[in-house]
Amino acid sequence: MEGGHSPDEANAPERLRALPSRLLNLAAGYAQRQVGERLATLDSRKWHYATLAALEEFGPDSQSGLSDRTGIYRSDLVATINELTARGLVVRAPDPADRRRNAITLTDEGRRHLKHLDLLIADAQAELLAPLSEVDRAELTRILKLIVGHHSRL
Amino acid sequence: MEGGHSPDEANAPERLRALPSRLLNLAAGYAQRQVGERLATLDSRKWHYATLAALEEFGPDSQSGLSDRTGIYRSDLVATINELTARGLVVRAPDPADRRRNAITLTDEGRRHLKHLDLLIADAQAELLAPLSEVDRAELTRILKLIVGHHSRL
DNA sequence: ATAATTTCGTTAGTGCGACTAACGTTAGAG
DNA sequence: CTCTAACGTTAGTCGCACTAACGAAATTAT
Repeated sequence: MEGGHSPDEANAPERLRALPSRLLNLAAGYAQRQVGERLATLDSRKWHYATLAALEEFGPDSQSGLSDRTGIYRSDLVATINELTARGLVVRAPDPADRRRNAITLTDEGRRHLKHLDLLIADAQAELLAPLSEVDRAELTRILKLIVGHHSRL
Repeated sequence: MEGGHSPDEANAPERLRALPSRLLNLAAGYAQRQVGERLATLDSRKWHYATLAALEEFGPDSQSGLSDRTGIYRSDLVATINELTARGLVVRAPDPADRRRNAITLTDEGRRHLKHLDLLIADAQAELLAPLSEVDRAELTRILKLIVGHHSRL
């Protein structure tokens, strides 16, 4: 599950070396690896984390609500919730107010698990950003937010 | 192939909103979309571009050499070269000096195609970075290079 | 009231990129 | 001459993004 076939940056073509889209993809890859590997130690994936985090912050929610907040597609959310319920981290129950909906609720066990995941995520960020100064970290976050903000609202 | 189920940043959980790994993944997603959509108009993908670019810059090369330079896995490179040869953009011939190797050579047609792709890639970068000032673009590139540099060696 | 439309959850499936395993062929080193 | 390593290839896994279609339930328009 490890390894890394990172391109030899020194020998990479000029045209590619400074290409923002490529740097972004590479950096995202490292980020995903850091996060993924750590979450895997607790048999979790980023969707689990996103879902649990959303539930703790906003309380019980429907699956479509969770989809909006987390960016997980409704169709993929099904499996995520299945996995979380199987482990007793959330409960899925039909919403009496609107019987089309499922009310997803965080359990105590889920809350506890989330705390563990928080630590792993923090570790991953630290490792990912290791070569950056505090200032650079803030700059990076600021600039990425500009990009994400621009492209997320249409 | 379009659409975008970008999470509603406003309603996203606190914990996720400023998470560098997540911002990186989102931004990389937008980048990939911009690049991918444009390349698709010429039935190309980023691997095609990377391969052609490497060949133009360094001249004929083996598949493993291309793998090193572009970051494409040897196993995936096979299909890429197949596609490029099918379109007459490169030629694959056994290397007489080392018969384990294939010498991949860029054709004139390939060189011409690469020029078109260059334009598309440039467009994609412009759109991706639209909300950023010149200074911010330079900052972003600089910081991403730090991250990539750090995680690619070792 | 009833018909038409919309929302929600679900199933199934596609496509792509990253990555591993295994294998035959060929080269190079001892 | 044998052992090992490199190359290209095939096949397959995994995670994530995304689409299509559908039944059940709710909302709306008539």
